[in-house]
Amino acid sequence: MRIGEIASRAGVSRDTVRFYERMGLLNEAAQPHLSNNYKEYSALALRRIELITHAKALGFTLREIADVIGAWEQEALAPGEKRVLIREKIREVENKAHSLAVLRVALSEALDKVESGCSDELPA
Amino acid sequence: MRIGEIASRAGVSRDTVRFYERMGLLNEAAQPHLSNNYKEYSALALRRIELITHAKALGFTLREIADVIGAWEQEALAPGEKRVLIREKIREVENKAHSLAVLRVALSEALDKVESGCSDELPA
DNA sequence: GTAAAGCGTGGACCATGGTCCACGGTCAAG
DNA sequence: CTTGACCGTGGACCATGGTCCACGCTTTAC
Repeated sequence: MRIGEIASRAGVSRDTVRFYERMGLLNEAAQPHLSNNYKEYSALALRRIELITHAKALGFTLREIADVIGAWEQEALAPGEKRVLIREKIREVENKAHSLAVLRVALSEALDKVESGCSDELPA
Repeated sequence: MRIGEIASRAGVSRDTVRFYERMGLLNEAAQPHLSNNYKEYSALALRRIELITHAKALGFTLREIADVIGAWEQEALAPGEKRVLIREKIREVENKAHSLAVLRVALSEALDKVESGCSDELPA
């Protein structure tokens, strides 16, 4: 799979793929194809980009994503440290779920107000 | 409540409060106190900033937040249009919930792998 | 074989979401 | 009545996450 294909499959631009690569988010998921110097992207790279897209949509920064992926690939971390790191990220995901719930309540309340004809104030 | 108090209560900087104000996110929630030209912030403004913080943490842009708030305050929108707008935002929140679920699964799988001793690949 | 489409590299540019700084006015303690 | 903490304004600056462009090479379609 070359850059054009992976980009359109992942729903991002070629430039974005190259940018993620420069940021170290794809690393060994994309190898240069020696004969013609076109890079070859694996299915892993595609899943990786989709993961990044999801994470980004939730307000995670590329730096945070890179930290998790980077820690993964370099064997510098003991399994115990990896467990700690993942659990930390899971906690963050749960915090986001909480924020999401707060927002949903605010929006639902706003909807109720509008439907009952009282449309003055946006609930917090 | 003046800017220093609202900023520290909301956990943001004074500059951030001023920035949000310039972006039209606080509008009539902060009035200039005429005597000394210090601005007076209401409890509504505080809740507003907290709402912005939550929304931002979930990847909503200030522009999106401003659109919802702005549509609210200007009485240009009929209740029907407001309903449409809110339901649209609720759909976005649900999409984010889906992304969150995807991420949670990826992280849980990663945790499983680490715990079973197979620590090579980050699942998508 | 020639043209169009695709690729890699490098660098300029851009929008978003702030942060920092300097200036001058204001308020509160001593 | 001065000193220090706070405020408003304006503008420069910054990091993040891209986007765009020009260049020259490759591959694919005709």
